[in-house]
Amino acid sequence: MNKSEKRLLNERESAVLRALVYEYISSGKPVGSRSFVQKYSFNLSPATMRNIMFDLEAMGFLMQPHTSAGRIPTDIGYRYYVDSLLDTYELTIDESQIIREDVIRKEVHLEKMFISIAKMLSNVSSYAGIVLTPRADFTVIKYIELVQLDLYEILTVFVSRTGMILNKRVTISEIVTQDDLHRFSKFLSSELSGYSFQMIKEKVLGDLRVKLGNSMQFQLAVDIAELALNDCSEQAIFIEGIENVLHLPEMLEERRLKSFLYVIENKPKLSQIINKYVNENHVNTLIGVEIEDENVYDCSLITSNYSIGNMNVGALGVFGPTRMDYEKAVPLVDYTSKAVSSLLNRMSK
Amino acid sequence: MNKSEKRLLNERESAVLRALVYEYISSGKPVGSRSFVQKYSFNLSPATMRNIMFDLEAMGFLMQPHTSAGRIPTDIGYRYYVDSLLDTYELTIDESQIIREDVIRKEVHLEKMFISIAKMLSNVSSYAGIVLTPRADFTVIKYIELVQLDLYEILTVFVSRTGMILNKRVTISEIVTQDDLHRFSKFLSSELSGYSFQMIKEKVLGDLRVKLGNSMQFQLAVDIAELALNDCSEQAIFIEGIENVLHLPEMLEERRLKSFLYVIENKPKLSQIINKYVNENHVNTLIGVEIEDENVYDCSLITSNYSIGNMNVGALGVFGPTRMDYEKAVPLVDYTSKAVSSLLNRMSK
DNA sequence: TATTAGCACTCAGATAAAATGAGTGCTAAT
DNA sequence: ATTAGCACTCATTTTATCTGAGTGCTAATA
Repeated sequence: MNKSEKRLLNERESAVLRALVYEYISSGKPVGSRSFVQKYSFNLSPATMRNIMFDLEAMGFLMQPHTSAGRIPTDIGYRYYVDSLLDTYELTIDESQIIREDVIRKEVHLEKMFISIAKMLSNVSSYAGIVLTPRADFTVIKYIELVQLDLYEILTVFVSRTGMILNKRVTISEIVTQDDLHRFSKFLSSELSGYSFQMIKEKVLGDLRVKLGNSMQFQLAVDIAELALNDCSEQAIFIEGIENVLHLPEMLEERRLKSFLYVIENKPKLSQIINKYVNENHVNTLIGVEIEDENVYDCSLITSNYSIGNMNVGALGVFGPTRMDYEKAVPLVDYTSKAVSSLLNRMSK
Repeated sequence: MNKSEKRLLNERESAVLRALVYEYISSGKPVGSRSFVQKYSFNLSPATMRNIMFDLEAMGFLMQPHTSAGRIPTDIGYRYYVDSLLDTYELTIDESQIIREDVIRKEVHLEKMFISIAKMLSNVSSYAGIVLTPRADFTVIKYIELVQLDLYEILTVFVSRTGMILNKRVTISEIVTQDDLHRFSKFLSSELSGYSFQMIKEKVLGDLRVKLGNSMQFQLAVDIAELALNDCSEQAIFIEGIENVLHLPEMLEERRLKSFLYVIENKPKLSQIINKYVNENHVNTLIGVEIEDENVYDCSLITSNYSIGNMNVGALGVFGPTRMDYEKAVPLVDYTSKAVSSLLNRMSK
């Protein structure tokens, strides 16, 4: 048989790959044949294990840092592990307890809740925790209020069904009084409430203009709403617990540290990467090169979208080295995103 | 003469200390006598230099990492350097240009401005940049608006003279309509505008209650204002550019890294440290042990308050290792805080 | 045919010894 | 007061050696 040809692994090879990834994740050191067969009670001689490892290496799942070193998983190896070999890890009672409490306790103030969820993700996983707040586009408006800041400056306050508050300043060219603004607020609230930002931008405002015809009274109100909505899709990103990753021994390597900091410093880039997968409805793992950025080296990103209704509005996850405890991180991210979804849905009823 | 007695340094000793601190700041390596006398053209033999260094060490300004190593400044040495020996460094045209542009350009949105100032401080100094936003206590209110979030939940929006916006949620026990809230907003705005949070808390609200007597109409409005003002002194802190410090060679030392991250992770603690010096009207340098936290090791913090009127309302600065370019960092922080003060004063006219 | 024992070989990492060099303090002469 | 000279110190660098866990390959075995 041509060993370098990619094929599904047989049972024994699978078992070896699984155990090897597991061992490497916990020890961080290349895995050699002798100690490995012992520790994991394979009923095999080291020699046979070497043969198996050789095959796995030929197929691209393993590599050696140097000749005469043990093997470590390649990105492809991790990928296969995550896709095909991952045991379903049950979060411990404590862990799911922590998650639930963390999500529920901070319900009062959504922004703080997101930060604390990022912290929780980091604490439980011991990697960096990431939360992307809901994109405004799919946020459903409950209430709008306009506040005068200055002669030509107005603050628009959007209150979403979920209780998020979004401030946006707009500059207009006419002078209005706060009384006008109060009337506008009432008008806009009654007309726009129940619609998402996106729907309003795409349709509702247009309809409204038609309906108003050439009655001038509320034209300015519509203008203001339009201005405010224009660039309102900004999504905040919270990253917490980077110190967890900085303390890892592999971070002593210049290259890895650089790579990690590069991602952490480039928040917009990171949002962008995460948002590529906005339509996925399950946990998304990006392993090493799959992050598709030449500056990123040896990092993995695990994310999952959370949703309101059947709309994915935001995402959360963890970020760390490729040598990551996927077995734990994946269900953590999964569970958390579901908890957040369910909370948001309850709130937006 | 008793060498270990502290006394003012003579001219030559001063020159040596100044040059030595300067040399150590740039090289990061203990400074020895031979190369030092050459490089800085002291007309002295290395032996004499050693004598001088010995004296400076006896007086506590220098220390040796180990016998037979060169000298490095102690915290006390840095302190003396900063207090007495610092040349007035003129920011370059470019640098002050950057500062001014950075402060002015973002004027539109104060929160973003503060973040970008923190970034700028970091870029120019190459340490971490810190900004503490204005304390609400001394912020003068221009306008108040109340928005209904839920049956018993109200969002209060304070607009300050400087254009800062402060959101605060309060929970009340009576049901009110948005129309009520509009009337309340008008009432509160006219009664409270022009006063600072502190004045309102301490006096204005009380006076107002007296004035209202047992007219019930606006009692609830006053209640809401009181609730909102209650815990409204929170001051946001922005830290940017920590990667600049993480990349420094000394951060390879576990202990220093830990210490640095400890401060960065403890934002409330950091605010607290900075706020200890809220009454200072000049640049404040905290060197090493002066930070007075057992967990902080080998770090320096340079801050300066910025003010509105003659009230210090917030602070900004840089944070890095004790081996810091004080000569540049001090005027940078100074200049920036003045620029921010002047901007805020212009805005609050 | 799959497994294993045996063996020669590799190589990172640890340990030890030696050489280097930039530094010191001290003393005596200037 | 300054300096030359000298013996001494010690982190760092260099070099050599050793060790141990690893490998691949081959031939014997089940």
